[in-house]
Amino acid sequence: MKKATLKDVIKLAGVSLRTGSRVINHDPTVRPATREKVVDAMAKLGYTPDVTARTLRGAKSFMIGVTYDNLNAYYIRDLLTGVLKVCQESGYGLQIVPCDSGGPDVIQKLRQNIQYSRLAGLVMSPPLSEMPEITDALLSDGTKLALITSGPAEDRISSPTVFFDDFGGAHAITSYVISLGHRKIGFIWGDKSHKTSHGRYNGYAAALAEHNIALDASLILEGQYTFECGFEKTTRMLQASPEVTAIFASNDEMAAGAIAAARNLDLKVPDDLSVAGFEDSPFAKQTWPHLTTARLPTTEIAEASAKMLIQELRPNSISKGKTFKTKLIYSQPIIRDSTAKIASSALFNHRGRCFPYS
Amino acid sequence: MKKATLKDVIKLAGVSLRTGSRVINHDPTVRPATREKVVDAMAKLGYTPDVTARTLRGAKSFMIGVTYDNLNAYYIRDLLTGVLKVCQESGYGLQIVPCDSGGPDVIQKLRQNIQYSRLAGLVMSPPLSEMPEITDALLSDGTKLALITSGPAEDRISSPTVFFDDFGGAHAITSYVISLGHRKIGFIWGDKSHKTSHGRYNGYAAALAEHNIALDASLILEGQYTFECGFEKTTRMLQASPEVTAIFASNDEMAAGAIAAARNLDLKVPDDLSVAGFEDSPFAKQTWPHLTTARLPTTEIAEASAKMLIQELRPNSISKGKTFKTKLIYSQPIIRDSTAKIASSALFNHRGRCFPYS
DNA sequence: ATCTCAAAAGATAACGTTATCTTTTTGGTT
DNA sequence: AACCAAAAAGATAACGTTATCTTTTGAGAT
Repeated sequence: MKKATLKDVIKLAGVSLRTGSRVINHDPTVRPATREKVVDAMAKLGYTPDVTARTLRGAKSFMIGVTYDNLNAYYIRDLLTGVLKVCQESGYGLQIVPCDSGGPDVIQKLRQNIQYSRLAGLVMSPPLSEMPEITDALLSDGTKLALITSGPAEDRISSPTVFFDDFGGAHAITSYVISLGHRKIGFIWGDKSHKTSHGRYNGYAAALAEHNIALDASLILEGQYTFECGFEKTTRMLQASPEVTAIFASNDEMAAGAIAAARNLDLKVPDDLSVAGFEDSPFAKQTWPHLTTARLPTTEIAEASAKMLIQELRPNSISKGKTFKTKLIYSQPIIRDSTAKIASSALFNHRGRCFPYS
Repeated sequence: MKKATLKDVIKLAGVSLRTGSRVINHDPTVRPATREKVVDAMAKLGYTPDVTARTLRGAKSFMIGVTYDNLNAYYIRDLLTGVLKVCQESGYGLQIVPCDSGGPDVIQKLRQNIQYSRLAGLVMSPPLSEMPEITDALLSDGTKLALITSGPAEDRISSPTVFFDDFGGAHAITSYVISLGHRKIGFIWGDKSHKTSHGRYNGYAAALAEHNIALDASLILEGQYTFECGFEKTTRMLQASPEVTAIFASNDEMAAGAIAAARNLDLKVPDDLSVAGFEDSPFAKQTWPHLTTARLPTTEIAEASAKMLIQELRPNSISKGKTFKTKLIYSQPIIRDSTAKIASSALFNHRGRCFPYS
């Protein structure tokens, strides 16, 4: 059985091709009686409009893309889940646009992929969304973008954007750790090339400043968003600066590494060392004890972003005004068991490297 | 600047539309001199063929889909990475086809999505690839499939398939644990509705049988492929059957949970309890100690599968013979530090629940 | 030179929709 | 009943390719 086309439908319904098209596109100028005839015929024939033909002839396209260049598996999963959900609801297809943000010809390749598949728009997540040379190039081609990026909002908004609140989350978590009595709080940076990392660091630094705790360069280490890095940097910090009583790692995966490192040095979490992470990814519940962290609702962020993109694609969206929607998604602190009140002993004497054995 | 079309190219090159098309499609009947003229013109105009038009008119399509219905983030990431790589190499687009294998109208929804986007084919992973009612329905629509599924190969092969060797991997790991002197080896099932889980169980059971170790129902618990489940079932098993000296969990995530559970009961891994996982996912290196496991190269499997699919899509592929390619991907044991020789004490007296405190 | 036939290239319709423009219908006024 | 504007529906071309069929070209044989 060959696939039914609109021609088959209109023949059965006894209307013109144009009217059939109007029904597909929910044109309000079709009278209810006429619409019903067409809808019935469609149902009878099991008709599904052909997106290829619609795209070729029409000005619109029915497919959007997502790019990511991020190895965090949970992030990818949640990003896709959120975008996919919105796509399903609104009848768009979702294509994955491969991208290696560091590779040669990134822009050229992205362009080609978009043009080739006639993507209507693209949801871009960090770090791609934070590279103006890339976003500007795509925008100048007429590609609509929805960006996901670390806040706060900037002056120049080129596209609808979802900001997430690294600063606020890090500030809240750090403040909480301070409220537990900790003063020597280590910080492990994520990738410095990600904007995200700076927001988290700034939140940490701001909270310390508000409590008149001086920044201590020896308690601040650079790193990457990986378990191994969390493990390694924590080990180094505990050895070099045994006075630390708490560590704030830039994401949960690193925090999991930090817990493993502490245990490896026979320190108990949270009794001897409090550890906090960021993201509330599944990692947070796969450590023992579970992580105190700041929740970053990736799926929700992805959904909001995809919704904005599809909104922007509507022909009646007024993109003349050049003011784009933005949304700020807050990061909520989640208190679990990896943080605790500072041990009274730590208030008076510094724990030495061999403390647990003494 | 408007996008260049084939018409612009042929005007510049001074050839006919049809010849331009021949060049795009690598038709060998074009003379080198002619081809060069066209290729030059394409380069000069920055021409990219329009996949929408090619698909609409042509018999072929240039987009394939992947479905997954699996919450394992690492699996999704690696699956997409592998498929995407092959797509890039062969000029195909990759669309994500949402699917809820348990939901109502799965088949109907899949069909619609495929038809709507004119997907040339679909890479299906478990558990979808193991549901004949779904694969048969899609095949009967003429959709080409490439399946990824747990081996061994079955009699009825409906599509090109990549089998992965759950049985062999589980057998190898169990044999290794036995070789370390363990006899009381617990097994925690993954989702019984996944074929995968049965392969792993059978490998475990076969290895025990070969060494004349009787199956002990109290050491075999049903479960799910999650950290929480691994934690919970291990806790239960250690409490109910303190004589176990090793646990084989059906995947790494569960094994990570098992290690956490052991630690929670103050048992040392691997001294007091050996733990093995399956998959060699990043989890395996995020536990302390790192996991002994059986490697399942998901990216490689995905690549092989996507290659088969694209091969199958070639018009000259002889699908008349109805014999489809299959490939078996072996699972290699990876020995790390979560397993060790059985403690000599365990050989003579059973460890009691309170052993570590005694 | 001429012929022949395969190889190379061209002309044109078609894929299934939507955009543009035109015509018909509807229903409210005189 | 005639008129008119607005609403509804229709006719036809077009989107950018590939498929089918036809024509031209050219290399080797006569």
